[in-house]
Amino acid sequence: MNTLSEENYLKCIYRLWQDKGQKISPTAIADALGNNPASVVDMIRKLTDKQLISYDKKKGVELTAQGQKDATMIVRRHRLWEVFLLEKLGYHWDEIHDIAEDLEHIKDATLADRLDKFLGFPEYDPHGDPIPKANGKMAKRYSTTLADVKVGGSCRVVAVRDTTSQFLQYLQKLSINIGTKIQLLEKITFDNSLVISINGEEPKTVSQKFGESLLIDM
Amino acid sequence: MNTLSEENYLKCIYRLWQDKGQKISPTAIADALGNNPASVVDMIRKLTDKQLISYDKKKGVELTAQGQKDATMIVRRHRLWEVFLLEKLGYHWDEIHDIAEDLEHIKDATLADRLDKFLGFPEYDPHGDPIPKANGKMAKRYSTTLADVKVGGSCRVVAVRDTTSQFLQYLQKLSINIGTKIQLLEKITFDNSLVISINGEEPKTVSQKFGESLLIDM
DNA sequence: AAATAAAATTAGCCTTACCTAATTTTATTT
DNA sequence: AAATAAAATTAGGTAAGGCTAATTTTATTT
Repeated sequence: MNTLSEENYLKCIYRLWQDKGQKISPTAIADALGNNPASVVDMIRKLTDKQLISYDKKKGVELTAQGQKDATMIVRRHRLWEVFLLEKLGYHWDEIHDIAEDLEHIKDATLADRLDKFLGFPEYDPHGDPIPKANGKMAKRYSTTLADVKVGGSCRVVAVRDTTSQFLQYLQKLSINIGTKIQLLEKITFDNSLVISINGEEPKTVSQKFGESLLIDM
Repeated sequence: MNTLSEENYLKCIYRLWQDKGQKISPTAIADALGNNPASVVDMIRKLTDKQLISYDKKKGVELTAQGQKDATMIVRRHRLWEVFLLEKLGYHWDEIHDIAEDLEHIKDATLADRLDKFLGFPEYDPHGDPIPKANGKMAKRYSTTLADVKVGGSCRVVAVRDTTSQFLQYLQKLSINIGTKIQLLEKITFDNSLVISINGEEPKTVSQKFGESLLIDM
């Protein structure tokens, strides 16, 4: 079993690895965690001894198979708790991360699976990040937004990046849900506003901010 | 804000104080926590400095007003999480304590209150202990069970001490719920079985174990 | 290539929250 | 009251996980 600190390092390395696919250096980890590089070097030794990561000056830090498994389960717990906090306790989108940061470290053989079931096996967390399943697999991570679609192109809504009630109510009003098809008719160069057609209906104009908040599949 | 360890001491002192109303000595705390008395002395100094407890060789350890407040909120969180684990995640009665032991330390200004609301403001936890309200007040703690009732006496069910599905289903079958009136007609001296009348209906016989699992108000 | 800058590492320290062993204080017997 | 037992306390130590400062290694300029 890993300590709280070890888990935070694993999660951090996992995130850095996902974000860039780049070489992960001690300094990068130090920056990400707000820790001193000297502390990071200590922990790299510890996690290497535990066979959760491997470290090579040229390749940087990499998660081993076990490290990846452990990190994935931390992420699973984090994202499930985020769904819980938002959907069941009525927290706002920007309040849930820090609390989930604590909740994710609670270890019990069946807790994550029970929570998963209780929440109805959600595929994505409130930020649109996929939730790893019990077996470690997870849905595709969507990073393209409506703002990335080319004029004339069409796409399908897969997740939201903003889950404020303001935004969600706005979506409701526009009849946009997960799965809704949207066509980009025009992009106003002045302020990057988007003229879109929702499910083939008459054109509507939305802001750039709006476009960047809708994760889509082309 | 208190550390995890400080919280565990506060909770422990609170429990010892409630259990006996006796003088709480360093050794008593050491025994309860499974720690060395020397460690306890250290922590007593620390908590005294933080004005959460007072310590006097004659009177023993006592919680200050603030210490009581803090301890009560830890207990509140613990018991609310127990209800959640049992009612929402389907855990069994004897699995929830240890998990709640971790969950109780998660601090967020509104988490306990939101959880409380989500659970429907329960008065008692699955062990029949009252859950402190946000203002620190809590319902009466019932410690007498059906097995304590004298022959000829009657009582009202207020909580269950055993929340296994076996027991709960048995209660269902007997039409016993919170509030149900029970009259003790006879006590079989051989094995302490109880002959009872539920809501004035025809007599039924239940075991001593059964009687000890029903918390009642005379 | 040499000089300089940046990154990595080592050495040594700090705090928290434990511990053991030794000592002092307080209670309980005889 | 003296002897003994128990409880409380002190002194010093440990492991985890941070830190700073100094040093070494690696990269980047000039």
